[in-house]
Amino acid sequence: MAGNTHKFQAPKGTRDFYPPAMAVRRYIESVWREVSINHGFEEIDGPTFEHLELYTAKSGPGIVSELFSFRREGGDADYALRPEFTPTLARMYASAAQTLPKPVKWFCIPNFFRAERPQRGRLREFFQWNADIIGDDSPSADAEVIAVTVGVLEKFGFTPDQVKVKISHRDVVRDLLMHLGIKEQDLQTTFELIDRRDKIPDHEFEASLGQLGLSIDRIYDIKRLSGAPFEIGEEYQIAEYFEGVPKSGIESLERLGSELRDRGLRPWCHYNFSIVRGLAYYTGTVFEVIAEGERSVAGGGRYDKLVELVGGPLTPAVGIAMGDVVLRLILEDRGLLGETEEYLPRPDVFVISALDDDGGQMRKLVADLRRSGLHARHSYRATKNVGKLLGEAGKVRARFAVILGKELEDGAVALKDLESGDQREVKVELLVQTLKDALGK
RNA sequence: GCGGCUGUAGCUCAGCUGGUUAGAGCACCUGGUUGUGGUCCAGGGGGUCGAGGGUUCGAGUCCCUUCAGCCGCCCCA
Repeated sequence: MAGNTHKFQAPKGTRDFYPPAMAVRRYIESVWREVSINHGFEEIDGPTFEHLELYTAKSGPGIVSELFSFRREGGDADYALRPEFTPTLARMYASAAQTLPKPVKWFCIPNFFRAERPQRGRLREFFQWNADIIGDDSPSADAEVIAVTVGVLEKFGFTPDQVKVKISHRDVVRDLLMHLGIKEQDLQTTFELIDRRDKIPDHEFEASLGQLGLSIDRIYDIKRLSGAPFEIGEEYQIAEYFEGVPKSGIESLERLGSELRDRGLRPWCHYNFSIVRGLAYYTGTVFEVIAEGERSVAGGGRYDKLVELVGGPLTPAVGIAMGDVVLRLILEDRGLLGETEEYLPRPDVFVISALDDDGGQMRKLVADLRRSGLHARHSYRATKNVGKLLGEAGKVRARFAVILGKELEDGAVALKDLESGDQREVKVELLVQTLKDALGK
């Protein structure tokens, strides 16, 4: 055993999940799943790898260097481990579009792979919750996706002062920028500039805008636009501030704002036009979940062209994705994760034999308990020391202990409540029912 | 792809300017003998000091390479 321990290491950027870590992972997944289902989403999944072209079709050839791609020995098809779910989702929807109701609300919790250098909040394999509504182009669908996201955040125990949903809208930003004098061919550059606003010095930001031919006043307007957030429900302020801007974008924001207010989401949300994520394919509303000092926890938006891009009918869609890596960091930082052991399943009953030879009774009893649906364990240690065995029962956080001893001659066992310490004798044939009653099962 | 820091038992670390068979706490296992718990006592297993090479009489301790981790840059679907 010694010596070969270091022969193989887990690949860079991957994680091993030992029981406590796995229990935490299941907890996170259970929150995602439960809230998704409560909001009317149905769970799906797709293949772990797809044809490489599915990803290059959406993101361009540059994406390949970020993918784990491969070709079979002797084969001629290129594949890639999935780096995200949306292409698979679009493909799945496109190939079944005729038979699917509108809209469909789907969620999934797959693992993804990206060939990037690991750093804080980023690994090469991670888990990510996705929730999408396909076939509904109304602001209501956008709001519903934001609602399920906030539902997840609340379920994890976050409060609106800890995490925020930043909302933007491509059309609004485009209209505002063009209204402020940005030429259409400079839009992309300006988007990227706004996206990098926090990373570059103020004078550099201003200088770059100046190079696009903007006056000092207009540069100030754009700084205002990409700076402080706007409240939900105060869209008129935006319209007033940028007087003369086309109405259509603002109106769609107003409808979204109204939908968010109806759902009681206002404390969690605000407009922030510095969010410019996913320019490549987002078409309307875009949003990000942000916690102070961390990279974004979740992001999403409307992508009305994607299903068509993979060969389906023109179909509106909106979705969100939340990865587990940044989420864990924030949960830990906010003290919302307990000790990992607390997430391990607690045994209902721990069976102890104090007899030198119980004639197989302990094994039979454990088997009966398990057959009746209870989580039953016993020790693998040789000792008959009841104290030590009870210690083990306590360590695995069992709720009850059953002790086989001399009372077995009368067909009874000792049943001890490990939390209260109360103990009583119970006839063996009544044990299962007694335990079930006590456990409320 | 680029840069900085780090790498000693399962975990957290100690090991002074290179010098006898590499340590502690926690965890784990066994026992404290004939039935009551996370305490206590005693004992035990486990490390070729990330790996490879070099300098040296001698390296965990110095140098090079490599792998991995952390933190940034690029990128971020």
